[in-house]
Amino acid sequence: MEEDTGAFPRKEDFSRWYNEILWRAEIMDTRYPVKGLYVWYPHGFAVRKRTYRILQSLMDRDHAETMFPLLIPKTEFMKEATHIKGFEDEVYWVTHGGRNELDVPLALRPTSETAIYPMYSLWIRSHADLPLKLYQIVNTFRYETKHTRPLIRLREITSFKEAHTVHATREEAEAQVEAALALYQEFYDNLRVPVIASRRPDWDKFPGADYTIAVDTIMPDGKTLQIGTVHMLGDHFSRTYDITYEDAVGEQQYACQTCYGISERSIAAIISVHGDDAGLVLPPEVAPIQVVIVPIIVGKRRDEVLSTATALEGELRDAGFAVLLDVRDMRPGAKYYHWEMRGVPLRIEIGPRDIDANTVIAVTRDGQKTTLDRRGVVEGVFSVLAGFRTAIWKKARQVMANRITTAATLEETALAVKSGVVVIHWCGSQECAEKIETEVDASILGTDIRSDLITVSDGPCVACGGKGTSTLVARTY
RNA sequence: GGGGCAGUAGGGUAGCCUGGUCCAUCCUAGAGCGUUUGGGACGCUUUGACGGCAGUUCGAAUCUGCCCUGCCCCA
Repeated sequence: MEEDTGAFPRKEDFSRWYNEILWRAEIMDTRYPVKGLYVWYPHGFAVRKRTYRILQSLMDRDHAETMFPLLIPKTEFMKEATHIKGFEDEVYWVTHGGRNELDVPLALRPTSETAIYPMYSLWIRSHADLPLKLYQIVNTFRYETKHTRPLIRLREITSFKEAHTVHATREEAEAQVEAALALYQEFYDNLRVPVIASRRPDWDKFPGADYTIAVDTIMPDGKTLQIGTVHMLGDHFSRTYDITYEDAVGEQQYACQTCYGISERSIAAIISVHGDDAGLVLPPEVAPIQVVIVPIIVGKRRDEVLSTATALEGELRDAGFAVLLDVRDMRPGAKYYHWEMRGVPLRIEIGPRDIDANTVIAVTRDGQKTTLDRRGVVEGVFSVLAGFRTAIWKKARQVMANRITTAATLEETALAVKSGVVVIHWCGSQECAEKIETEVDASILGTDIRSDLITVSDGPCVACGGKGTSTLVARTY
């Protein structure tokens, strides 16, 4: 399980770096013998746990958590025509119970609309039942035929947080879409992962939605990763699944719905955005170990160093930090490399020289070295970690800003899209979109861009010269 | 969707073309003992693999077929 030495690919070689870091930093084991399914190592799962705890605490403000079944009867699944079209090629079917063929095949949920909405139909009777805002964190299954990738393109999504809301009016549902976007923005702010939100073009929206707004981040190879989606469902599903309520004057009305989701791609984003040539870099909020103490044991002062280090460990633990005292019989340098690979935000070194001076050495994962006074060590650690949070946030935003460019012609776009996201003007027609996508070898991400790194404007469409508006173009995962 | 390449101890490789000389070898890792410890320590002992199934053959890591898994290129 440990493979610390030997050549570690540079982050510029992103594909190899990504695969290697999952293994070396003990995030996921990709050797499970089924394509597209992977195993969380305990360390990776601990990162997931902390990340999702943040997500849950945001959701819990005004959503209730719930849990629906994994299996969906074919009869329910097939009700909404557009929705089925979007998913029919990637659904796993359970067709047998033991040796008997089932009368009604059961779908492994690719997403849960068709599991949840028949129940919503039973639950919602009156306007007093609305709004209804539920979410669940579950695994979902998609029979992916394209190249699968751990955390990014999976056949089993292990950590799908999906929210499903029901409202009396369209205005309320639209407000919920905005609230969901704000929630996702806050979530990624917490993870220090910069994102750009945009409205997906019609052909790329969620099957069965009126419109989809997605948040993307930019990966180290310049491709974008969609790490959150918010869908306005209108009344498509409420008409199909008969989700109606009695309004204030006694009339039956179809409800208006939204749904929105985040998956373990959020973990892929943390890893990819912050990681470096030495391995993982974790924001303190999600780091399973926030502080590692490495005792510098020198011959005859061994016991003295260990007892001081143990006292320090207790002090920091009492202050609420996730601390580990590394007493393994290894050279200190080997321990540094070990914990750097695993992304521990802060390392504290303590040896005879520090004991004599009544100090400790604190080194953040980005290499900032500070000498802390032994007596004020808790305050010192708080302050150093706060500085580290700010530093990785600034760095991540700078990296993203450097990968966003604007272009006025197809030629410029084709060139710029190789290194990141390009902001162009597009008239909105599908014909021009196809021309753009073919000629620049990238996809239209969306319009109605929301990002403090991008200024939107109107201008001539890069394809036809007609009236256009700011649009994102990028190579995507 | 189409095409190509690959799979050898926990990880990385050689061997394959030309079947036997290979209980394979090296780096790394795991276990044990001892000496060490301010940026990847050293010595000794030891553990451990030819992706799966079928076939060809006296004999298969090596040849053939299918399957599984991974990687790359094209649409």
